[in-house]
Amino acid sequence: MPELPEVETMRRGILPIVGSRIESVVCPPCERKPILLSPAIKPFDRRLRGKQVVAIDRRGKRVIVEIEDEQAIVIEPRMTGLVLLSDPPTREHLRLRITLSGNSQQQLLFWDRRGLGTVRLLTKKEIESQIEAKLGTDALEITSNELRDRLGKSQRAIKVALLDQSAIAGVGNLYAAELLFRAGIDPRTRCDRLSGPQWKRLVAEMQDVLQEAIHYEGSTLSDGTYRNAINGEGGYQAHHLVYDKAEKPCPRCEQGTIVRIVQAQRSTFFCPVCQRKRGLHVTLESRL
DNA sequence: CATATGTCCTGAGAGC
DNA sequence: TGCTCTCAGGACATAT
Repeated sequence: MPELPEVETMRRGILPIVGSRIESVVCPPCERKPILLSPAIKPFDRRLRGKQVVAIDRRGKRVIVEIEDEQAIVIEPRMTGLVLLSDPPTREHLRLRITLSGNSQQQLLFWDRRGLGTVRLLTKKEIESQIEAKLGTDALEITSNELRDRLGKSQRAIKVALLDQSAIAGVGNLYAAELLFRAGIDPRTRCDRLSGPQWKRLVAEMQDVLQEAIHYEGSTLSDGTYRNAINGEGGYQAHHLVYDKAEKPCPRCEQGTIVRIVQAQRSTFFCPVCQRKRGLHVTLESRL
């Protein structure tokens, strides 16, 4: 489930294609439903042939491959999508192959087991209206004041609100659980009940956990799906504190047990003892 | 407007 | 062993 750290790892992994030119774009014969591609493969290919890759960016959980002439390929991996430079995990789920010419023969692949991901070719203007305008500030850039301005009056649970990409872009289910645990905040707490110091702590822990996860190249969960651009596993799963740890003892307070609850049809993991609605911030830190 | 729910998709794992 | 069923959760469409 690529979230910000995994998508940032993809971005960094495909930086070597900057400067290369696109030779062709094809949808490999795929027995499954064709990937959600826009526009269709023919105009997609025609508009890109001969064009140079000028930069690789990221916005929230999207990879943006900037192409000369004010175009960009926007890739949304969603649940199981991968952006690869080397051979994909399986042949049958390969959805798009972009052949590049440069000093060395290169290719950029989009592979997606479940096929929920999307690849779109947009102009700079379309990016402005369809991406920039719809997404909130990137989670690595946002300040606690801005997040509080955006969510502070919401009655939603903080865990649910953090997944709202129009408020803040990049946080998904896994890192929401991890950051709230670190911040000592009960995921069920309504946004409008969070104090100033709690917003501050939340954003600090969020950026900390995201940076740390980027350092380890993201999390490859037990299903093994997520890979970096050269098909290598991430390493951050070894550092998860609460995600998918139901019934396990709390790694911090020792009296608590991690529980799993469901919020907005998604699993939430937390420690009911040290993530209490009221405070405890100081005690928590001393135990870490 | 804010918030909640249904939908897409595949493969792993449970239960019989 | 092999079948059916449920579940996982990204983002968006639709409903309340």
